Amino acid sequence: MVDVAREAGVALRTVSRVVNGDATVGDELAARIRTAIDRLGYRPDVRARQLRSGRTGTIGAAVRHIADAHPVLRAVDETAREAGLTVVAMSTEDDPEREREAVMSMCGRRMDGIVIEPIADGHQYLQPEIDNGLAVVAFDRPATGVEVDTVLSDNRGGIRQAFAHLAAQGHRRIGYIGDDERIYTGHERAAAFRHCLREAGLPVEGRVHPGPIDDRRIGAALESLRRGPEGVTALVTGNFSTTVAVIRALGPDFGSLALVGFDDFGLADLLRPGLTVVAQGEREIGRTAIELFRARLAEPARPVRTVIVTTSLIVRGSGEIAP
Amino acid sequence: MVDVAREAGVALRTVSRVVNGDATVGDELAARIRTAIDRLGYRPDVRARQLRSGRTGTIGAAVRHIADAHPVLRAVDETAREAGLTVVAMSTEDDPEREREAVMSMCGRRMDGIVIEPIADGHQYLQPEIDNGLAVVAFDRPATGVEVDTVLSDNRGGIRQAFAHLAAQGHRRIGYIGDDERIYTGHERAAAFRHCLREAGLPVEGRVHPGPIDDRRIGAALESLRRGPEGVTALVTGNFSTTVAVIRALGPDFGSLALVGFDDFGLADLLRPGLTVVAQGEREIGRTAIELFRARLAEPARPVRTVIVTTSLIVRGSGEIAP
DNA sequence: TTGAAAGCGCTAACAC
DNA sequence: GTGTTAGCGCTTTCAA
Repeated sequence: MVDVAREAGVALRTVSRVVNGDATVGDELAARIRTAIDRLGYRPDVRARQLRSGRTGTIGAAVRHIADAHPVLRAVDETAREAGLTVVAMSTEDDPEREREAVMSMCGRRMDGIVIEPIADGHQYLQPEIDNGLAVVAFDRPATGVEVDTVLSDNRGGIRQAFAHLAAQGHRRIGYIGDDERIYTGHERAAAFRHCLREAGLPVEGRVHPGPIDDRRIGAALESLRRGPEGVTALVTGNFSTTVAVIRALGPDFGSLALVGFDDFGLADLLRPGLTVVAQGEREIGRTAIELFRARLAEPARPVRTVIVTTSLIVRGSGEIAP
Repeated sequence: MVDVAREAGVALRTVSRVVNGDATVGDELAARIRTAIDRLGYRPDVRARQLRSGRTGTIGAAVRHIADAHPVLRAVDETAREAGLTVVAMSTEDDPEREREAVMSMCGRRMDGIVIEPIADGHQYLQPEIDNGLAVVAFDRPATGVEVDTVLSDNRGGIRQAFAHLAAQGHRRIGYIGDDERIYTGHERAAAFRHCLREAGLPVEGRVHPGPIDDRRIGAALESLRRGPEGVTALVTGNFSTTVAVIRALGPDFGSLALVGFDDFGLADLLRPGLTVVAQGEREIGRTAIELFRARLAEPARPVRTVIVTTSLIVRGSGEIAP
């Protein structure tokens, strides 16, 4: 920048004005400065600018995998962009330590705030940063140990939709396989399913199989659900990975029992039969996250809010197989 | 940092030493400083540090969509991480303007370099940055108008594999539907397919359908390929999106002609029949990109290299249907 | 082993 | 309209 100023024969501040589009610079000077900028290949240093001016206009997104399909992240990115914010994403790989690293790295870059898909069990470490003015929005799962704005899916409602859909077709022996109950969504969904069974006056025993996402574990759960004369005629799977593992385990039997999966995905309609799913409102979740974020930035002291986004049932065939 | 120094009753430089793990600080002082850091919730400002010290240890990745599944990005992230580099990803949305914005933003952050999946037609704008010491590695498609290290798939070899596989089973009427030829990979693959036809002494006319990824366009191409007594018995699709569009257009006819798709994907084995594909070596591409990157950083003047990564055929059923 | 001063590239605040 | 000065938070250089 000094070089540009010298080249154009003006003061530093004037170059700064031109770079920032300040109108109060004479046309002739401005042109001369722009020429100098081009000739020298000058590029303003964002870091120095931020250092001096305070705000960064940047929001960090700490998500499971930046390299996986992530509709919420997509909506976050788009919405933030429309609001003139830059989104920088980092992976947590579902590892509490990496989550912390990512968040700390974002704090070190003095981002205006972060949007986080929490993993770790205690997020107390966020408290000092929040006190320091960091805006934090959690989505998909709540953060623990701190109070932050949160966007969640209606997990219980979604399970209810799936169950009611199958029950309405006359299924009475319905099973559930899903994620580990130590994970928030895994717990919510398994608990909601148990609740549905009880409410319908059906036995719970042996019908609900939460646990780690592992082909062997899921194969065994499926086996146990289908075995014997009381074997299930319908199945609800608790998330995308479980759904895929179950379809794989079913092999040619896919289509012989009714199946509704939690989470929609791009190729669900190409399966035979097409997969009936409970879809989360991912775009809405992302949009809401950015809304809460901006509201917090505008008014740091406002009370913390939690928004629940509804799910919807998408009928494609696999859930409409008779008992 | 000033506050920490005051709190601990030492000079600024001493705090800096502790923060950076410099051993030349007395144990007692170091402990006192660490206490002060914790009490004040002090977090070093990465930007200020970089501003003063030069190197950033950060690499920018400009890819199509950060929110889509992207195996190359995943490999880039992992490999860079192992090398102690931080990866920050931004979306280009396949839009030349956004590509430029992303790259400029990365330059403004003074990243050590960028890994880019080029879209724009002219990348001349990168030249001044490269002259300035920016390390650039292109992957998937070559950059135009500048000489940079590049990692590409063996597009022609991949098409050859698909064609040979189908021909070996006795198919003689084989068609191709793929991406627009204005896109590098679209051109390479369509050209390679034409070459295969000619080499086998088969007619080219009407058998090769490159064009935009659009359900109507692809449906029409498929229709025209299958029509009449000379309708094709086998098909090669030029990339993931085309493959999906073709399977959708085929509907219940999927499985009635042989199909080999370019690009593997997670659920290819769940289709009926399973989808036979030409898989790109995406992990290898990502790893190689970071290798080239580090080599360039270490020796800025080294000659530019282009690495071609081979593809492999994965047999799952759809490509093994008799003529 | 520790400290003081200078300065990375930029903008805010105030002169002129 | 334009220039001057100070300082963002840190590390580097050099002196003690």
